[in-house]
Amino acid sequence: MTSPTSPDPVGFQHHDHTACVHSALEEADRQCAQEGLRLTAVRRKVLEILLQGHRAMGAYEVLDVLREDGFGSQPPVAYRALDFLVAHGFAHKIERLNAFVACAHPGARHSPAFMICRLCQSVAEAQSSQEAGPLGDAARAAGFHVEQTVVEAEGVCPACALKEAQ
Amino acid sequence: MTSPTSPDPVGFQHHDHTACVHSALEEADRQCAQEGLRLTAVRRKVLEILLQGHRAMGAYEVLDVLREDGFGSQPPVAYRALDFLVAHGFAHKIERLNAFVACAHPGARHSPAFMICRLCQSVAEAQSSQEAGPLGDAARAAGFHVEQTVVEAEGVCPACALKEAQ
DNA sequence: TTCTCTAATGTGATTTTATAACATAATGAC
DNA sequence: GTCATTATGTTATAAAATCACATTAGAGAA
Repeated sequence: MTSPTSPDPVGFQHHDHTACVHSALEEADRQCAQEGLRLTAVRRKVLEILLQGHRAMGAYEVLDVLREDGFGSQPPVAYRALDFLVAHGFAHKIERLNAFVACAHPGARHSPAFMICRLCQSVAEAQSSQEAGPLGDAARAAGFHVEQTVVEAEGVCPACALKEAQ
Repeated sequence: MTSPTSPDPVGFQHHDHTACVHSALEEADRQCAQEGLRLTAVRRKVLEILLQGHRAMGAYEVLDVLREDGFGSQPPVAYRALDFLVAHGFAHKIERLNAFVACAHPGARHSPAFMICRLCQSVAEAQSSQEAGPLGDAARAAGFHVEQTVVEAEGVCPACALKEAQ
């Protein structure tokens, strides 16, 4: 379902997308069963939409697909499912874009960091940490107790840098 | 102008606020003169509002004050001034809060990092770096060219942690 | 099973945040 | 002063997110 012009997604390398969607959903099923969470039809569908899209998608964009698929068509339907997915680490919100992406490292308890290409809008997820780096240092120095972090870099991905150079 | 219940702002320590507003405005005047930028009446006023507020303020909150002071009362007036201030480093946008703060380290070319207290809403600005830390490592590894960073930590500031402990 | 409680969904309305489009005014260069 | 550019003011609208409340589905107890 990736359109010809859509950006290289989530990571900056290609991979077997159909399989990745499928296995990510199964992984989510497993994890929810284990933790006593309910991956309901809407929630699973939203996760599937994000995995399929394989890029940062706005809540209303997700909602459009939900509507087509016969689910509720009002904003709260999308937002509630997205909130669930974010709360349990199956998806992340990209604050800079007011958009959501499926998590690229599900299962692992992690603080994600994102690289957002301003030319092709692709988003890559990397591992961050709440303690490391300048922010961790500053927090320790200030006596600030960090609970969550937003770490997002905007710039140019390798593929677009190549195109620009030509 | 800080109300009794307002959070300890920008840094987590107190200081001479009136003087700090005044000198920050003068510093901005100086810097704009030097760089050939126009710190017009609205822009200067918005910077003053942010400095006075000494906390993250929404664009519409800023607009309310502008209106009271006889400036234009429609959203673009506030957003354009805020955009100018952000573009030239006199203020920053806190993506997590959809809000704006006056820069605590004007003049210095810097990548700010913020600590946001979820209890008192205070925001402290620290210095970050585009190259250091996990994000810099990830960007180098991926061949991603970083232009701007959003680094924000949400948690509990020292003052609120103390109150909680009691 | 059936009841009951709770969690999840559906829907309409509204709030909050942000931008588009275009007219008018101020400023700096000449 | 003229002109081009930049900034401001205003109307309208778009985009993102939440509130409030009715309804339904699930999990567990009797």
